[in-house]
Amino acid sequence: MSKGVTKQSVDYSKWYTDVVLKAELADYGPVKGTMIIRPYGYTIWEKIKEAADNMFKETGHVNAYFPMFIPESFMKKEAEHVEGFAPECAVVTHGGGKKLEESLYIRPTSETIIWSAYKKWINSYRDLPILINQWANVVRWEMRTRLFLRTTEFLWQEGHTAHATAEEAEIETKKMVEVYRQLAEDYMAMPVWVGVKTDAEKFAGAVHTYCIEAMMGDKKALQAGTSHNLGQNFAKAFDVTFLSKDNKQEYVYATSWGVSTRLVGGLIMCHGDDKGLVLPPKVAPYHVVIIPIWRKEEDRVAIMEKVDLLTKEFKEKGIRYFVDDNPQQSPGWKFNQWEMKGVPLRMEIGPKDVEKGHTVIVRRDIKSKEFIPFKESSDYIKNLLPIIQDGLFQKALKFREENTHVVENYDDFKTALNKGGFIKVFWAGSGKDEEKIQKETKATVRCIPFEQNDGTGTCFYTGKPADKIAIFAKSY
RNA sequence: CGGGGCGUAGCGCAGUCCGGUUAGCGCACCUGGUUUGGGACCAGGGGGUCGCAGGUUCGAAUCCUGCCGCCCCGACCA
Repeated sequence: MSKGVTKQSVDYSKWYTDVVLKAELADYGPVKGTMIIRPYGYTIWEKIKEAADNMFKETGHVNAYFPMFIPESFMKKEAEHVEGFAPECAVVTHGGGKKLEESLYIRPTSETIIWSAYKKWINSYRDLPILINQWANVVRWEMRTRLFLRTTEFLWQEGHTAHATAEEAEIETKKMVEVYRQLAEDYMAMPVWVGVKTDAEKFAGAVHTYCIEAMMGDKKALQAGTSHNLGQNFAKAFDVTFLSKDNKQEYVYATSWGVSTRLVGGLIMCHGDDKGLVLPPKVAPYHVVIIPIWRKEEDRVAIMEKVDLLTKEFKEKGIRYFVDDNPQQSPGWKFNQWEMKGVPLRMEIGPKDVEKGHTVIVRRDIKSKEFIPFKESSDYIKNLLPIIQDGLFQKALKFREENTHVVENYDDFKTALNKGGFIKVFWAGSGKDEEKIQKETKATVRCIPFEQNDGTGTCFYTGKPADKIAIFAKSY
């Protein structure tokens, strides 16, 4: 097996796969398109999940769990829904050794089953709002899969809320896309554009789709999370009504929002480099890996004594650590291995360090090496983690800005697109214009950002007056 | 579903074009010893239905036919 990962510049896609496999984030499952999430990768997902879950709860949501089997009749109730999902569904036809009377769909998403429950639970405006989130696995028989980015089965959360008014649903939709922004930027150090999808790109059946869009290391865009204002469309489809204060039957207003294990893929491609993964401290399984180095047994004893003192402090200070004292591997091997796994900090302690009363602390992000007195080491690390976290965010932001091109006409647009990256333009085109642009250039409108500070101008494509800027890019 | 690539030890590969002793190599693994500050070394060792099925042949990893699987690139999607 080759030692490192393929260089990004040689083959970005190979680099990505190498990182996932060699950093032991995931492995291929036995069924095409499936993925085994290994402990190291799963821990990253758990960190992301934990942060998201806390924010959901802070914003008034509760978790619940709905079954993964959906009766075929449910799927057929809502024509548009079936059309969208039926072809990519896995269907269970047998159970207990017998053919089932009714086939069971494995959920590709849970709208049908959740809204069938909501129909039972909602009678009056007093039953609203319902603010439920579910952490679950879903299955979509995708044609083309990629580890974390698009797998046949994946883990996600899906929020499904029900409201009495359109205003309330809109507030909820915006609130949740803001939660996603925070998750991406504050925890994953991944800068995102927050905005609204064009009609061409929005979720089928949604009134609006809000999203967060991030730039990956190859300058392509990744849709990292979506929040849909479903208006009354879903309530009408599933016939969910409530009696309002003034005694009128009204359809419920709905929202749904989700992020998935795709975020782990985004994390890899946002920060990774030619040595492998680079993890922001907040989502890293370990903040620091301690590598003791010794020649003689007496050195080992003295070193491990120091290590024990340090790890005790780490525990008290909430620093996540791993002591790699495996005698089978050389320090050099471990250095490379942990760099590939993206641990933010490495601490070396050898005989020379014990003698001099310091530790060696090496940063993964900027490759700096510092000698820090023992007594200051844990505080030093504690203080350094937020600096690394912020540094990664700033670096990613700078990368995005450097690769965002502002253009005023279609020729410049095409030229800029060849360089890769995001393209910021005034936009007043139609869905058809968008389609034409996509056919010709493979670029799509990633979003119309909420943040609009550029006044008015002329649409780069149609030449019409425009009061909105849009972000175009090629995307995953 | 279209295009490309690949299936040989746990992993990565060579051998296949042009059939011929016992199917090799690197890493990993096991034993013993020396080692450990940027992917250690020496010695010994274990591990193979060559993707599956059929055919051609005295003889098939190698040639022929069929099938299966996986990866990558496109159209669809989180």
